[in-house]
Order: sequence, then structure tokens, then C-alpha cells
Amino acid sequence: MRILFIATGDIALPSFRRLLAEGKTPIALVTQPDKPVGRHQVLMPPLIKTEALAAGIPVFQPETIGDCAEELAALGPEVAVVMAYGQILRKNILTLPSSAIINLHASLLPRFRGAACIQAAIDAGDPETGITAMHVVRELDAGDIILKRSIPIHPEETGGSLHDRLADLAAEVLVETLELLGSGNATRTVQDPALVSYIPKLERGDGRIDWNQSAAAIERRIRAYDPWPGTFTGAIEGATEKRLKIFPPTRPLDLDLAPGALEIADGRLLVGCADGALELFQVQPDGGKRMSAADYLRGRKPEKFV
RNA sequence: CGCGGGAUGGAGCAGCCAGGUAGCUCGUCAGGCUCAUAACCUGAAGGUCGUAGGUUCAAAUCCUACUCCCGCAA
Repeated sequence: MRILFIATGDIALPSFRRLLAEGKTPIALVTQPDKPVGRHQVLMPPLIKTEALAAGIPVFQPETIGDCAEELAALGPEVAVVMAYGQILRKNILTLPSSAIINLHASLLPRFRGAACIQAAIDAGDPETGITAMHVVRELDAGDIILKRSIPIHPEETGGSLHDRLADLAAEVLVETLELLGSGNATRTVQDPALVSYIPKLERGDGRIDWNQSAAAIERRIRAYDPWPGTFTGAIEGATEKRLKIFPPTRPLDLDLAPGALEIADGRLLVGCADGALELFQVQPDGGKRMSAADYLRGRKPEKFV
């Protein structure tokens, strides 16, 4: 089977490696152009590009994937696999593979269409999430479903840990999906319009905590957004407000405290929420390193969080 | 050269602007108190103030360069 792999994010790595391991080496990889990353804007290639080159697989990095449709067509792909690529695919790409173009999506579709599906599952308090393999259509994440596999979301689950587990699960789902397609046994299930939900892309800044939410919701948000985009609050110290990052775990407590108000005792840091309080254990003040709440309180004197 | 914060005993910070005694909250060690304790009391050890120059009678503090850490923005 001539497979064209279209992916950028690290979540696609286990799937990519699995294909190599099973001798189903893709004929080419299409990934996003190298982008400047970090404080010094060093140009960094996607990790999957590095691995593809090491495996001797041709790599394409078009600014717009439609621009190299002819070159890709010349490779004669039978199946295209899309995962965390980062560009909308136009019609000239959708019709490129002779057999099928499939997408691996990190949620149980039709729930959580869109980019931030992993964070959304934790944020919503869902008991489980998973990987969905579907056909790619013009509308985002709306194609017919081929295969769906679920995993439970643990009480301490973070966006990072769930990302890694889903990445591994995706490799399983991909192999199974390719087998179904290859044997002609793949079924198509239309997504129920009544169950569709859409999650907009997360931006930095979306991680600001609203202490008027319930303690349970904030606790989930902090886990869901770790490590990206992260959560933070404004710490009022005297006349200034300083940004304070917050890391999981945190613990909701049944304690009457006004939203954003602080209770500090014995090195413990409790913040008021809409319906109780949240105890913080790991924070990072602006300009400083990540530290325990006790260390933070030794040198700083926050009055309240906003 | 994208913008900004930071480096002070083991930890987290103040002191810097208006140069002149190394400070705070903890931790560690010793002693005391206590049935007992991570609690309380007393005492002690522990710092070339990131590095290298410069100014000065005198530099943590002012000037210059450099190293490292961090946040934002991408």
C-alpha cells in the first residue's frame, strides 16, 4: 500500500514509527515548514521531519499544501493519513489518493471537533476520550467514521499525559484502520449532527484562571491546560500585579473563601473560588523558576489573585 | 541584535534609586521546655553578594562587558 503521511505534531510520531516498524514505510511525508521557536527564534524542524529524513523518506514542506498537489500526485499515493498537520486540506489534496484519505483525530467524534480536543476532554470532566479514524471531507473533522477506540481519563490526567497516551493509541487505530481498508471491510458511520461539538483553537492567554468558576472546574482546567497553553493568574503584591503560573496538581477544598481571596497558613496556599477553595502546590512567579507554594510564600507576599 | 524580569549562606526573598555594620521568613546543628512533637524558647554554624574589569578613601549598591536562568511575543 502506497501511503502518504501528512503530519506535523508529535502526537503523530508513534503512528509514524509504527508504519516504519511494520514495513509500511510511507512514500513521503508532508509537514509544516520549519518555524522559529523559543526565546532566540531558532529555526526548528518538526521532530517527525527529522525522523523521516533519517529513514530516507522524502519530505515536503509547502507553505500551502495545495501548491505541491501535482508533485504529490506524481507519487501515486493510494492512502493518505492526516494527523495534527495544521493546515486545512483543499479539494485538490482530498482527491489525491486513489483509495482513501483518512484523519486520526484525538477525540470521540462527533464530540470535540477542532484543534484543542485533548484539553477539552479533561476540561469538560469526561470519563473517557479516544481516537477516531475517519474519512477527510471539506468540513473540519466531519467525515464518516471508520473506527473509534476509547481510553479512560484518569483523575490526575494532564493534557500532556493524555496526549502521550492518545498518541500511542492512535498507532493502534491506524494499523487497524489500514487493515480494514486494505481488506475492503471498512465501514462508514455518519456523524450524528445532534452530538456535534466544536472546540476553538486555544491561544496563549486562554489559560488565565477565572476564580469565579467552581473549584472543581478550575482544578480540571489546570490539568487540561498542562503543559500547553498552561494556566496562570495575576498575583497582586502591593501596587503591582505579577503573573503567576500554576501547575497541577491542585486540590479543591470545602472552604468558604471569596473568589481570588487568599488564605495562607503553614506554607499552604489556598485560593477562593465560586463555591469553595483550591489549594495550590506548584507555581512559577514571573521571572522566577517553578517552585513549591511553600517556597513561593517564603519570599513573596501576595494579597489576592485576579 | 524582538520586548521584559532575574542571579545575595541549603530554599524563597529584602537591601541597590539617594555607595559606608550581610537583613527577613524558613531549613540545618546544639541546648532548653514538654508525656510528646513537624509546636515553642535560646544559641550556633553557614555568604568571594553570577563572572571580569572600571570609578571611588570605600561597591551587593554606580559604570562597562560577559555568562547563566526565566516570562512575554512568535
